[in-house]
Amino acid sequence: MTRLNSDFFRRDVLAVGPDLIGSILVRKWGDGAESRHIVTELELYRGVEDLACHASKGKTPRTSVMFEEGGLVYVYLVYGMHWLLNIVTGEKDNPQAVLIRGLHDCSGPGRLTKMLNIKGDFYGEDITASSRLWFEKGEKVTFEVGPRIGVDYAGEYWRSVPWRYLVTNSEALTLPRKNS
DNA sequence: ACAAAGATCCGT
DNA sequence: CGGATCTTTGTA
Repeated sequence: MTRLNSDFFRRDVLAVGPDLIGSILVRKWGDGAESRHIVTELELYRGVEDLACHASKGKTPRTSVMFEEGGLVYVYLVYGMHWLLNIVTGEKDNPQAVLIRGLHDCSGPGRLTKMLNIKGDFYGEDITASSRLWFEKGEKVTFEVGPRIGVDYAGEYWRSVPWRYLVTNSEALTLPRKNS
């Protein structure tokens, strides 16, 4: 297993995105058990100029972690009931993040956090050092790109930027076996 | 202090 | 297609 480290996440989100799709998200539970899930869908949010990015409204208590360096977890509650999981990328003071939208066995950003029991207590967690949540290098996958979901408020340009990555034929994916 | 809106999901 | 549900944020 190769755990993705801070050098990986401190790159520009446009470089991290294509490398993170197809990677393995690992959740370690309190009893020591681990569950592994292939990342099949994600979206990129990039900088204060990106009107779909929460950081475009400046640094607030909610978004402050996005202004830190890459590798930290940004979670927040939407619609009063769903926690969404993001990983901050890039350098400090250059707010960017990847939203995890789907796994091979669980589609939907709000559903997968429920399945993995990820809530507000993960805010600011260092994904490169955490003992309960991390990423590992995965197999190569092919993916399609398209506009991000649910950001119609962001204006003509930012709502149509193709920053949603979706694994092609993700139903056929299986977790890599040991020593493959 | 108040009102509005939201990177969603579920059932009809 | 509408309701759920509540935090965050802007405005006064």
